[in-house]
Amino acid sequence: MYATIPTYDRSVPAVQKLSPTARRTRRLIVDTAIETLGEHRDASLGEIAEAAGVSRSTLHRHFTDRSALLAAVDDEVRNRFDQATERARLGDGSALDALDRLIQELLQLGPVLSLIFADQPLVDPDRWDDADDRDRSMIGLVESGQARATIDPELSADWVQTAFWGLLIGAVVAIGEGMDRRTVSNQLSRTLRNALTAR
Amino acid sequence: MYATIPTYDRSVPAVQKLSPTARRTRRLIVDTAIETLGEHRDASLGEIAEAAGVSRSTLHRHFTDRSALLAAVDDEVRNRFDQATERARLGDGSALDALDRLIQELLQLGPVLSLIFADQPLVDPDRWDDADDRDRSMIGLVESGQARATIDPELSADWVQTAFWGLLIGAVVAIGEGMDRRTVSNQLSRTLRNALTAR
DNA sequence: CAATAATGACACAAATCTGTCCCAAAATAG
DNA sequence: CTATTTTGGGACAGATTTGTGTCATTATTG
Repeated sequence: MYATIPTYDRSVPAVQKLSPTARRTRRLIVDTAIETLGEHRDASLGEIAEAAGVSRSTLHRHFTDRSALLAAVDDEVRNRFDQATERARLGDGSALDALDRLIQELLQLGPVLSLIFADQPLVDPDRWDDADDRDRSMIGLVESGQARATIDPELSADWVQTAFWGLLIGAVVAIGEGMDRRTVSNQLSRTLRNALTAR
Repeated sequence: MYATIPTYDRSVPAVQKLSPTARRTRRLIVDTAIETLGEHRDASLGEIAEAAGVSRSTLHRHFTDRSALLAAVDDEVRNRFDQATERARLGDGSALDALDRLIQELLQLGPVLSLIFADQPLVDPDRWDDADDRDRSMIGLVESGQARATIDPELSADWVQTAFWGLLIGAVVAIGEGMDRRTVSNQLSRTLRNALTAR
């Protein structure tokens, strides 16, 4: 006996208790929302539903509110982002290599990036509850690189983060505009290394 | 005898024929629109009018359409952008120095930048009629730098443009978030030079 | 197959944003 | 000061989006 979705009900049950079908639909909607909102962040719920090949009723059944959908999107983005970060194993090897791996992993996140790495992000890692930890670990990474004289000591850790993120957003847009992903990835890698290397 | 604004009239007269008062108001609205839209691009006309300290009626009198306002914004942005580019004297000295000067000039454009250098720009230089010239001259600049071995020849001219623009957007956001403009300017300068220098 | 769950197709009201219009008050210019 | 120009404050209709609800149809599953 699953928790039932179809009746109109303001209290949506926890994902774990949903039937496989319901979970599948839910997932479909969130994924589509990520794509659609990535293209233009003011997409209406109708557009998202249509893009997902689902009626607006169904969308509203799974997400009572626009904000509920956005929260789910935030969650999903956060998961993917965290997994990518983990795969990059920031603790291994030199700081530059670590940053390089991080870029590679992030670049593969596709539409998710447009939501995070935008000038006015729809999903802002800075507002996640562990934002401070995240910041600190990034800054620590940069500082350790500087201590070992692999990263230019003239650059502030804050700025390195900014530059990292700026180059990434550029890369994302370039790919979105049709540049070859592999090429972009290589050039980005090289540019980042050039930009940050101490000499 | 000036061309009169107040009566509702779909054909707005040329700016040159407006009374000083009308011209002043018009300018105020456009400037405020640039600021407001820079903060969030989906600001309503009501918000813009309010931010300008002007009634919505007045705004509509000067700009029949939202699109008319946007067109005026586009125009103004383009002017400021072109003037900044001109001040940078891209023809003088080494390509790297030229790019550096360009960055300095652009950084001073403030809110205008948020409109141009966004992931989904409200005002897109690529859609201006001389976009091709602009592109070519930028690419030419980079290529000449590469020919003289001051710019890393491994980087494609397209990518250099992307990186330039990515770093700039990062800098703009950083400033918007409260980082000191001068500091950002310096770090950006250094980063760009590091990123592009041939070695 | 039969029961339960999920969806699609509509309908509806509330909210917001736009564009249009009018008129009285305020500002400006001659 | 007087005539002209410009503005503010409404009112109004149309469009769009959103949240809510119902009901018949289709899927799923035991």
